Amino acid sequence: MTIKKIAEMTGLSTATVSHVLHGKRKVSDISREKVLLAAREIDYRPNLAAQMLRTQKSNTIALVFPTEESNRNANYFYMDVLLGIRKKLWETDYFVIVSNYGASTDSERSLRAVELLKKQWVDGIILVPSSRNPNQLTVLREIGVPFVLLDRRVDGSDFSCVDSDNEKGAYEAVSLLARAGKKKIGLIGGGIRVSTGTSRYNGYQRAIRDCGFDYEDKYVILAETYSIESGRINAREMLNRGVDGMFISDNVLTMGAFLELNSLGVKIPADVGIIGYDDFDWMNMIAPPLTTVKQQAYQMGYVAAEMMLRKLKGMDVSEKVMLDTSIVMRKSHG
Amino acid sequence: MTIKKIAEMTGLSTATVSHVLHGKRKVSDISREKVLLAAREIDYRPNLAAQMLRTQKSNTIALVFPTEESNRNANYFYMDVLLGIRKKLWETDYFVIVSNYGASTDSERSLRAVELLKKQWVDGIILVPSSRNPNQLTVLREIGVPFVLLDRRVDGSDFSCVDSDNEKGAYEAVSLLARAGKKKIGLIGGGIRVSTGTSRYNGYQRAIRDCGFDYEDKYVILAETYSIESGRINAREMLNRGVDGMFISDNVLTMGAFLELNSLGVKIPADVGIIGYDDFDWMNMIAPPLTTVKQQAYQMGYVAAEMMLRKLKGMDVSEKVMLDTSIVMRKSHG
DNA sequence: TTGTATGCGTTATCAC
DNA sequence: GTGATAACGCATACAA
Repeated sequence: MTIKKIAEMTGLSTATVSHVLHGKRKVSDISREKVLLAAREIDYRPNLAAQMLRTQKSNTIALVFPTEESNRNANYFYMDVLLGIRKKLWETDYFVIVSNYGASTDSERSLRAVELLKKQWVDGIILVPSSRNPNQLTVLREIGVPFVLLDRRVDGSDFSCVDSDNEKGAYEAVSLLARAGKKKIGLIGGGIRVSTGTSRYNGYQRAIRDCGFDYEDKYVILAETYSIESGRINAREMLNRGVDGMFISDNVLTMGAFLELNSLGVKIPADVGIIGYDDFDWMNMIAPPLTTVKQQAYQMGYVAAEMMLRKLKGMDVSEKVMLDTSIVMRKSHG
Repeated sequence: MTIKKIAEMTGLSTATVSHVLHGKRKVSDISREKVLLAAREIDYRPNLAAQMLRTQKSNTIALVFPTEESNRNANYFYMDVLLGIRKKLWETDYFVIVSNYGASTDSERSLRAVELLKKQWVDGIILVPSSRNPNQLTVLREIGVPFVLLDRRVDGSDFSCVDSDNEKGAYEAVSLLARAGKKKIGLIGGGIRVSTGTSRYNGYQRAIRDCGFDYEDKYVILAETYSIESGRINAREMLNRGVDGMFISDNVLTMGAFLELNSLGVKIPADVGIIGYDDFDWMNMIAPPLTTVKQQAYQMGYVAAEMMLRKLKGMDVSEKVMLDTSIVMRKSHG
């Protein structure tokens, strides 16, 4: 089972065997043959622990992301991300270990999750940070492994990062609502403690102005909690403030809003046009089918894995990749 | 950073230090104090690689599951499972690594995914097997690590296993359709190469008889592929065969069927009652809201992790746990 | 082109 | 109660 065993079988040294298997030095064809044969015969598999101990690499990267009890849908987003990572890693001999932390904006918990990985254990961490707050950076840097930030940016960070063009997504959503004839377009957004919230908010504002409207605070609600109930409450409030269009930049809030509008008898999109965020198959099935801003979750994972692999190869570059968003044109906007 | 360093600092031997940290032999209070203090001071973290090499355990378990391009929804199911596993593991110092394989019923791929884990690396594997075929068992047994089968059973297997009471789920769904007055209830089911397909099929048959109907082959379609398109085709066919109720035991097929029925102008549930499988929030939003059989995905992961941990503690028992299913009563059944 | 020998950080077996 | 020290399996610097 070990390299030593192969050395015995072939009469060669462990050094030669090792070099045939992974090393870089020249080995005669005859020796190589012998080693390979023996290896096959005993179904040799390198002992990862020994390799790790020797090389100080684990061939493992971690994905750390937030989860929220009240929002299963958000978790599903990360499944697409995870599969994108796996897709890329499939070409390599890297593994991915998964860790999650509670409440999506609780930085203490996110750091605790990362702490656990600190046992000089993973080679790199793909992290969905809990906030834009740059304080966490110093802690992360201390960990000593490469980081790639995913989905959310951190202010003034020089960490590599992949995210979506949320600003554009929001901009296009609002513009589309305007083009559909909506005049009073509200935003039900996520908290601005995370960059996605801020970007979408910015996109909203820019679009409002570019469409010739005046920006008004009263048409903006930035939600504290992400749940169906919160979506319902905010939608009702928004309605009271007189909107005829809503861009809801979070999919669980969208569900709540949709439910509320329906139970209030508000016609979508005739009375109020709505555009949500993220793309799920079920959105085709509701009446009316939901127009949304789509992010490339799978691709995001894939790219993050690529960046990480590059870092692990020793390229110490800080890359920022922003993936495109697009509108999935269905029927709810007008 | 190492135990040796602590030994130097305290003037004790590495043996004593090690025993303070993890061992079981008696150490004087004074020594213990010293070691603990020093450990804190240098922020000591055990080197997992070294521990692994020495103890032959990695403190890591793997989740291996199938993914299908055409069915993102099915993947989301495994996210719930994964979070259940994580929940349990959070109490321990185990990690979970994730691996997926293509086409859900391709056993060659599933074995290849497992192969990769074989590098005497993970302590245990939670596997969603690709089929009921017991042939794979011999291969799995050779791997030499504990297995827990999840969601799907393998014929004649003595591996531990957690799954859902699919038979009951199907039985109740069909019974509910009958109680709602449906007389010709069809089944659009998954392939019977996996145990879930078989169980749901069995539940369907039993319910049909118990409700006083004659079982007829023409009311049963067992799908080969899982996709929206396949769901559409099968629903249309089922309609041609004259059913007034459908139990569709897979959620992507349900989506297809729902879409098809809608575009054909068939009224749900008046013309045809339908009941689907699995529970997603979006099902509340469609018109009519979809009645389904709900599985406890999260719980399934949690229990699987518990069983695995028990095995890893040395309890060599084979457990079969079947989690309850329940009907989520909404509006589509009648 | 090949072999020898060392050490990665632990745990565990001795001996004291 | 405690301390040497030998593995665990591998990669590699140093010799030859």
